[in-house]
Amino acid sequence: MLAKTAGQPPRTLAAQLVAALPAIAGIDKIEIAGPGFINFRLSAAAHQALVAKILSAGATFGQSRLGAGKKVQVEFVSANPTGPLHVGHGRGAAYGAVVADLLEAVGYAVQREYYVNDAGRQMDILAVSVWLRYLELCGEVLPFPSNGYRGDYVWDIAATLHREHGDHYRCAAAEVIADLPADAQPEDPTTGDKEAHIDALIARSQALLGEERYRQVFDLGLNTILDDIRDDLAQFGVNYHTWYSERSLAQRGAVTQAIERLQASGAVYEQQGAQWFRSSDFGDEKDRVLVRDNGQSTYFASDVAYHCDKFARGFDRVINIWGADHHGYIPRVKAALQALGEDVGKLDVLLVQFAILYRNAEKVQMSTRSGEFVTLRQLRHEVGRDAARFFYVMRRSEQHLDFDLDLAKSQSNDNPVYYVQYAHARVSSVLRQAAERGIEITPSADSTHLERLTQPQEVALLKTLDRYPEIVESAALNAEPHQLTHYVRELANEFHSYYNAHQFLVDDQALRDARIKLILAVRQVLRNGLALLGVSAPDTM
RNA sequence: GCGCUCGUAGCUCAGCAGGAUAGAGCAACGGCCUUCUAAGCCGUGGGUCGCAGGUUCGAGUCCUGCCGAGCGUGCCA
Repeated sequence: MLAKTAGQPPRTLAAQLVAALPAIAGIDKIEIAGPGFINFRLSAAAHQALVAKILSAGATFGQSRLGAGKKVQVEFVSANPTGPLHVGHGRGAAYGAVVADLLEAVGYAVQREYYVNDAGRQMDILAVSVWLRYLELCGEVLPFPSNGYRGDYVWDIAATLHREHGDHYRCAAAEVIADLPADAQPEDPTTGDKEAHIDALIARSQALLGEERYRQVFDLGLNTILDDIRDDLAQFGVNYHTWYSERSLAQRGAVTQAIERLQASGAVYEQQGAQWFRSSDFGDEKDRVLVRDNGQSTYFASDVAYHCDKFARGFDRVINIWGADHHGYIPRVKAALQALGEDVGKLDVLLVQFAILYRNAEKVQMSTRSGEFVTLRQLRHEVGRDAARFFYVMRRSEQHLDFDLDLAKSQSNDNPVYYVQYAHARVSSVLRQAAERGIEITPSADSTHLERLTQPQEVALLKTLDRYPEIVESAALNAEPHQLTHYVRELANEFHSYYNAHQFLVDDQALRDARIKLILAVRQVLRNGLALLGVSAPDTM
């Protein structure tokens, strides 16, 4: 690297550098290789001392203060509460959770947040869907809008409403459907306008039910689904500090305020009755609507308000984890923040590509509108939490993920989750075996006897263990959990090789102690790594 | 059309703030259980890093063009 500035061939330069270096403790020898690489060979003692360090650090080994306590917010999943989470959301959940945990491990003060889109048209459509199903349960006969939510969960919510409140929300079908613009028919979409139809249906529902009853139906749908999402994520090992309500934003005038701030900055103009934000002045492809001509503010307006609020809360960094299908949305959000004079550099939007499920080597077809999709809950029940968490973050997040259900379920060496967990369980098994044989184990966290670790497998393990903290650091800073999954697999692999090559419970007590300490260190690092990944580390399998 | 992402072994993927003979798992083939769980290990074969240029002492990694795949491109969220 220096060769250019020094104006000398790399090898010559390397030789000069090496000659100028003083002796360093812990370094055995320094040699020049290839086109000018300087290799520092660590002394065996330096590696061996690591085992003692890992054992005394325990669960904290691998952590650092790199983040210096800076406040970081990680917002992830944030799926609309219009239905249960599906497998696509699952990847964002697993990815976000690990990124947050990694950042925490390297010393950031992390705040995990779920943005709840509890306002807006999609939620109204849900409310209407619930109400229509309820009316059907009441015995009314009426068509279901092509744009409505058709999942079974809608029936469930409607059933609750019917069970607990009887006919309290009932209206005659004729009143509901009178004079509505035609819905689009599935066979021929040109027969009507499904958007106009559903909008009219929403307005009709609100008119017939009145504000209070409409709100009750709406909230029942919202809360039922939100509870389900909360419960689902908790069981997936994904927990939040804050569930941030979009509705609360509007209620306290934050949306209006954000629009006013943009107006004050001169980046807003009116055209055909709508308020437009001049985002193209800030690198976006085109300008965006903040307030529609019907007076309703857009989702984008809420999002500007939400991001203003994030910045006002004083985070040093704000991380959004979005589905890759939203990537076109990034420029306009950044544009708004820029127009408002915020430091856009604080915001990172990380994208997660969809996961494609495979069963029997065939793609599992999914379609949201028909309500036919595999839910996260179904996936968890099918393959288990550990496999789901591990598989989701096994690949780079911006890479499409082929999720092989059969592999995730298989209890074989093909399955990387079991492979790593098995290594952990094997260490525990050795300890149990020792206890059975009456071998006393003194897991002192010092370096006694560690000089006996000289086998190739032992040296390899020591080197790999040594890399753990930098892997955690790199995975955290680059938001790349897959680095960790690769690492734990490699560590497990080296342990299995060691296991097959050498006995640990040997008669030579000093050697035995040294080996036990080493495998205890391996177990500790596996445990720490798996913990960061949200995967359990079982003692038996 | 434009924008973003991606193209590495038969398959799934690492490697990408440029650096040593390009790695892993699966699949294929051949071995290893009287010994701490064989959910394991050891070995063999397998690659013009999409194509073409460029920058550089050096390119899978950076730049440009092309080809191919996905996504986005609403007064939807």
